Amino acid sequence: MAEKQYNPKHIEQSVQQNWEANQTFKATTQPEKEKFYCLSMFPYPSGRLHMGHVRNYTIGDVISRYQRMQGKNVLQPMGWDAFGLPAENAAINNNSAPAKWTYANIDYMKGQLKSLGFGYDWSREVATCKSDYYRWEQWFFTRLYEKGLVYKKNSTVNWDPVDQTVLANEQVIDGRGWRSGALVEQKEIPQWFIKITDYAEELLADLEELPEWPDQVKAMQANWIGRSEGVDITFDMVEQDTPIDSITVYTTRPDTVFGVSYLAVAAQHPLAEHAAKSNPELAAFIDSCKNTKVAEAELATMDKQGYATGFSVVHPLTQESIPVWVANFVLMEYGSGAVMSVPAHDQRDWEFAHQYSLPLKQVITSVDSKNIDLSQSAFTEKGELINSDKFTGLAFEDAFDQIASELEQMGHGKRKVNYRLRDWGVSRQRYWGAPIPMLNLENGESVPVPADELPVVLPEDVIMDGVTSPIKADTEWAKTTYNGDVAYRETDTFDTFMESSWYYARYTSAMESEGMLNPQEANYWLPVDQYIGGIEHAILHLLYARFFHKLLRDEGLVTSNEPFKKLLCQGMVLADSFYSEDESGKKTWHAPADVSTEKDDKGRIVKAWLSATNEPVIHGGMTKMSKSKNNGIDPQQVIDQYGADTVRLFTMFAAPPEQTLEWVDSGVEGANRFLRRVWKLVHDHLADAAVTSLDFSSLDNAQKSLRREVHKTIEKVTDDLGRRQTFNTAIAAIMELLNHLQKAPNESTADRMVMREAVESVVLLLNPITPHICHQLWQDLGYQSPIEEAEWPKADPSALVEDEKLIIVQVNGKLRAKITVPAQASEDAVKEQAMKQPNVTQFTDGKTIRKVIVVPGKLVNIVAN
RNA sequence: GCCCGGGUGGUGAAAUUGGUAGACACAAGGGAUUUAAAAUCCCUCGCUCGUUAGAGUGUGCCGGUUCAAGUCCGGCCCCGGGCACCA
Repeated sequence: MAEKQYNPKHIEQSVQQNWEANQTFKATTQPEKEKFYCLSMFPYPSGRLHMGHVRNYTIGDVISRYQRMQGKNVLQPMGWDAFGLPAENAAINNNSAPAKWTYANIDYMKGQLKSLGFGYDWSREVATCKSDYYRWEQWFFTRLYEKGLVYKKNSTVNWDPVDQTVLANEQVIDGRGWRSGALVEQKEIPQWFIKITDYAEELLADLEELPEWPDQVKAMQANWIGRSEGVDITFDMVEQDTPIDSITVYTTRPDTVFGVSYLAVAAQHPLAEHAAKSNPELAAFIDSCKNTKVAEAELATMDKQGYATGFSVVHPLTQESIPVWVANFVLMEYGSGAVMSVPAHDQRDWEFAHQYSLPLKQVITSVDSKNIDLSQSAFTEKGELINSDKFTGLAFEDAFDQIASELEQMGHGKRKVNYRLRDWGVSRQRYWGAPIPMLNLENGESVPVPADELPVVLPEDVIMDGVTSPIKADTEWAKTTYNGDVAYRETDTFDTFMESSWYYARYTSAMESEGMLNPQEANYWLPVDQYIGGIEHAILHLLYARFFHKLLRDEGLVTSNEPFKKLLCQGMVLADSFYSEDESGKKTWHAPADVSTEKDDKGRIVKAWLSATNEPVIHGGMTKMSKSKNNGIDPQQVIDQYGADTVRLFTMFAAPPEQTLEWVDSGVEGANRFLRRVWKLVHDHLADAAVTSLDFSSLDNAQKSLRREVHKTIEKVTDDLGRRQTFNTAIAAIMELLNHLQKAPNESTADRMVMREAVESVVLLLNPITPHICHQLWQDLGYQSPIEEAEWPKADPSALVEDEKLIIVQVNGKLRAKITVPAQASEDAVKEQAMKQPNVTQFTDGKTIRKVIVVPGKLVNIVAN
């Protein structure tokens, strides 16, 4: 029954029931149809959906529904990235177990996703914390081990010396453990690594196979992989009584080798440790190097400090003696843990040399005789060699080549392609993750858990004390046997990026119990045609998933090279933030819902106070919705107030998908107002005399022009949703059309025929964005089959024909007149008419016309002076 | 620090291939309707000058290319994202 008023609550509930009852979004293999796999990044089940999720999933749903209306066989699945640190924290706070908390969150959030009307195939739902998911990950890891792609080595972690536990970067606050407050140290512990560097070249090269990825993301990945060509140079030790004979460094600038004034090694370098034995001050310095966080940004911005080891090396080309320093910015894990320093031609080395009064030797000069002032900064450009023995005078390329060859002949160098990319450390010392399926034997060896003993199940009924992982605390858990001997299970768990690296493939075979994937299903649906997620995943998640896909391929499980054909990275969601400050300057952030504001006549917030207490608060501006700023807007409240369609419409309209989106209540109201107008337009039309046929052969000019608007809008919305993915402009175009339709007459039969076609088009065009109201209106328009089965409208070329064109007339590039000309007017006729305009002659009289530029159908520019 | 984005009215934005800067919306102001309110409808809305017509000016800053620059090029400033154990 058609209702008079737009009642979203009622409509949305009944439409969602209809979808559920008809299993509208269940996807099955249909070889005769073109498939479209649309995937949004699955959420971490944190408790409630946040606006970022709503935005992400609305984009995915709009694309899915649009593609479905294009006649494609669409798969849109959903699941849960269910392992991770927050569950452990919540468990400690709530005195509960991470599993229980996680499952309750999944339950609640699933309901929220349904209330937003997303067309998911829930029969394929996946939760990564369930053993029927992670068992295949464990199996796959053992396969990788057998292929030699997995190894164990020592690696640095943040260590809390009081709690005796490893900390995540997030748990280190101002250099201290979040719980204990102890100064955090760096500590080396054995961890498992996967050889992603074996695939570095392919991961880099295959970016070329991704024309539908944003250039920005590809650039970030390419930089992350960081391929460089350089030379390993070996410097022999001068001293004899050291644990090592030589130090090898990697450089991309062998042309500057004559400018080396010292070598710098990491604090953990064997030479540094050896030197520290007889030098307490150096030992103290090395010790102090442990007090940094394991994060690149930290290393790059901290004060550069060093200490001389007292040892020296021999320069292979000059035979000079070169001192060796320990420096806090050199990492043992990168390359060989040592670098050569050329203060004249590297800015960091220049600063270090100045700080410690180390010598500086210029060996490169500018080719365009630019002024080089080495007292101000290093000269880092490539140029011509000077002070470089027989290589003096060479340019970069030749110098690189000849110096590399010379060093290679001497046995002191080797050309090398290097990658910035490091192997993927997958060990985490936390509980809530998939157990790493390895066994430690009494003889010190490690072996994979045999396939028939998988999965290694993580116990879910545990108590968290906040310090030690329950499976580490329970000494019995790890005990097992291997070939009859005592063995101990690995108690570390996988990095959660492991689970998110292959979930997109598991959706295609969610029910498969005999293997990781069902190759037939996987290869029907894969690759994902459209992937949508936050830009914050541009490097790590997307690189690991690409890597995993290649591993799956090499295991024979999939045939494609890349997992995601097209990628869209949506921007963040912002909201107003408010805080108050106490005497010590400590800020307390208040939820926007608790704050009342007063605005000036320009709409800017000039006053804000807590609604409950009238206590004044400070407006902190629009910032990313976050826990720390307490400025999250709960989607549920907005859905309850306005309905899911309004939330979806506002989210898609307020900003283009890649940009940040500012959450503004009045904007939400505007979106709701628009839907009420759509509802009214359709029902007003239905209240008029019925339209029995559509015949557009004898329309008057006004009707023709309105019909042209309709078909131009179809054309634009199709392009905006399909090719451009600018959902905001698609909605703007529909709004513009609606403004025209509201003013259109409904007197004659022809008027109503045009209107009928128009309202049907509006309902179809809006359907991907606001599916509930459109489902209902489509039914109200008299259609028996649901709009989910309707076809996308096509623009009628004959309706698009224009009789006249608007031409812009400029004089010297400035707009002076607008003229209307017949569509088939000749260039000369247009030119002539343009020159006659009074407002044009006013600016051309008395001047010489130098040139007239005509852009057909658009513009005339008269150049006169 | 390194890598990647972004900067246009009071605000979110639009301008798709170098061709009318500000579509569409929000806010604000004015009016209609109403006993009143809500809702709805109409008008104004970059800045300066001008009654209008119109003129000048304007896309973070400085400079350049072009008949024409928000768009291309060079230099700078500011803001945001990522930086490997948050996901």
